[in-house]
Amino acid sequence: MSEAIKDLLKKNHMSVTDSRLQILDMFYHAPGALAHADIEKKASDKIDRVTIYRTLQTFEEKGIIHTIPTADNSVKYALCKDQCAEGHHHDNHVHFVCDKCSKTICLDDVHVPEVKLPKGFQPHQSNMVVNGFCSDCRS
Amino acid sequence: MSEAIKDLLKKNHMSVTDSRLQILDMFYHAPGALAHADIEKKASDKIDRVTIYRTLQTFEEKGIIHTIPTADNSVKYALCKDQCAEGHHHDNHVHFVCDKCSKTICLDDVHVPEVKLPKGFQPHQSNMVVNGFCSDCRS
DNA sequence: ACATATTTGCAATTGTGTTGCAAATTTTAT
DNA sequence: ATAAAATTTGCAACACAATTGCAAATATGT
Ligand SMILES: [Mn+2]
Ligand SMILES: [Mn+2]
Ligand SMILES: [Zn+2]
Ligand SMILES: [Zn+2]
Repeated sequence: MSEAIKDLLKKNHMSVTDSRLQILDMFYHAPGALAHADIEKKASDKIDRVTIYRTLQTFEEKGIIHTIPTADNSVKYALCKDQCAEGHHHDNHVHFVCDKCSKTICLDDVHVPEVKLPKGFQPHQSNMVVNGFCSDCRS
Repeated sequence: MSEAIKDLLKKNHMSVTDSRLQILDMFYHAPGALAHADIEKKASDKIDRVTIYRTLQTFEEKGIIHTIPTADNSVKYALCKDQCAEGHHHDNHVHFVCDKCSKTICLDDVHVPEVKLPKGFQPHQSNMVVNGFCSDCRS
């Protein structure tokens, strides 16, 4: 359990607990985004479902992880790479969901393009999700 | 209860029932997308929860309505304007969600832009949702 | 090491969506 | 118009996800 993870918690003024270390560690080693269920399964020493919910919520508020709005309305979470801060996310990248392996990936380098909206609409934030086959799954 | 609505059901080889007429009528007169709960509330003669679920599912399969993937992972539905057919949707437009009144609107004329994906990713479908203030709500 | 603050786990509760089945309604055939 | 067949509806039961209150456990600051 890396020291860097512990520091990240401290930097964000959070108590350092086993659950938080374990969950944060999962995110750092996961190949893609994680759902609540993924975390529940992977946890070695069992973490209570409720604790997982609360931990994810806290991480999200602190700007450590962000939610990914998938087309099938399942909730997934991934690490924020950018300068997200408490209460202010800046994850303006495209997300990719594989239709075969259903891995969900942050395309950190692909920015969500601007679109010209009809008169009167005032945009604040844009989300874009692309479905298809990931590099592992395309035939 | 318009005759046109009745015809739409017939054209899609569906039995004409009160629930379906009523729900379809709601969509035609709604200012934006509807959630399951909206329909349940608005229904004058009460329609059973289950019937609403099943009706929405059928309409979606028939290509009459499409789901909208919002950032808060709630499910909303709106009429398909284009040539959507049974099992094949072609709603490639941007959706707008107002952060103030939370009205959800199909921007039928705003196409989802293409993005260049990293090597190996094979896109099938893209979704884009823009949050902000709608024309009624911006100050 | 102790007092204080925070987090955790459990039980209970709420919310959302699904399924099986009998009754009601709609469609089709007579 | 009537009757038979096909479809849809409503209810009850269920499954699963998520939230809340609260006491016990753990972490933090001195
Ligand atoms: Mn992301
Ligand atoms: Mn739409
Ligand atoms: Zn894949
Ligand atoms: Zn608005």
